[in-house]
Amino acid sequence: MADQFRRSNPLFPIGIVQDLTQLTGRQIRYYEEQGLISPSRTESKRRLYSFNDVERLLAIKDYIDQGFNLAAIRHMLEQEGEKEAETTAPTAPVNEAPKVSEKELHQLLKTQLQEAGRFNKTSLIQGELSRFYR
DNA sequence: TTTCTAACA
DNA sequence: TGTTAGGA
Repeated sequence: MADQFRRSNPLFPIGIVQDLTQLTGRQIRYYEEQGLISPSRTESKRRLYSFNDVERLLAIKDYIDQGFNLAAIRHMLEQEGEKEAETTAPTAPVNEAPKVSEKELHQLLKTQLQEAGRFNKTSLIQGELSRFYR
């Protein structure tokens, strides 16, 4: 339950997502227009993406490389979304949480997001990010 | 400085 | 998709 919350918690702005996914802001926004993703927004209308959103975008990028059009990809993604809301299917391999608490994760990301802005934007984050994917 | 929407070369 | 205008 805590894991799901962590992965769907809106944490990063589009700039970070661009680095994480290697997609342009234009593409990311366009995919949203086409209904492939639904990031949340801040009160000032800025998009905030979660780990799930990022993985989704990476999947989308993959499908596109394989030659699928956006409509087709949307349908495939819709199926994954069928088991909507908390319905973590009993067959779904729920990734077990790393050795960091919710609070630590948030703190870690917050710190990185800030420092990343002053150094090597990508390497830092991507390196740490690998700890959350297994 | 970063992100947003809308629109067009 | 890229890019830019114009604003928040």
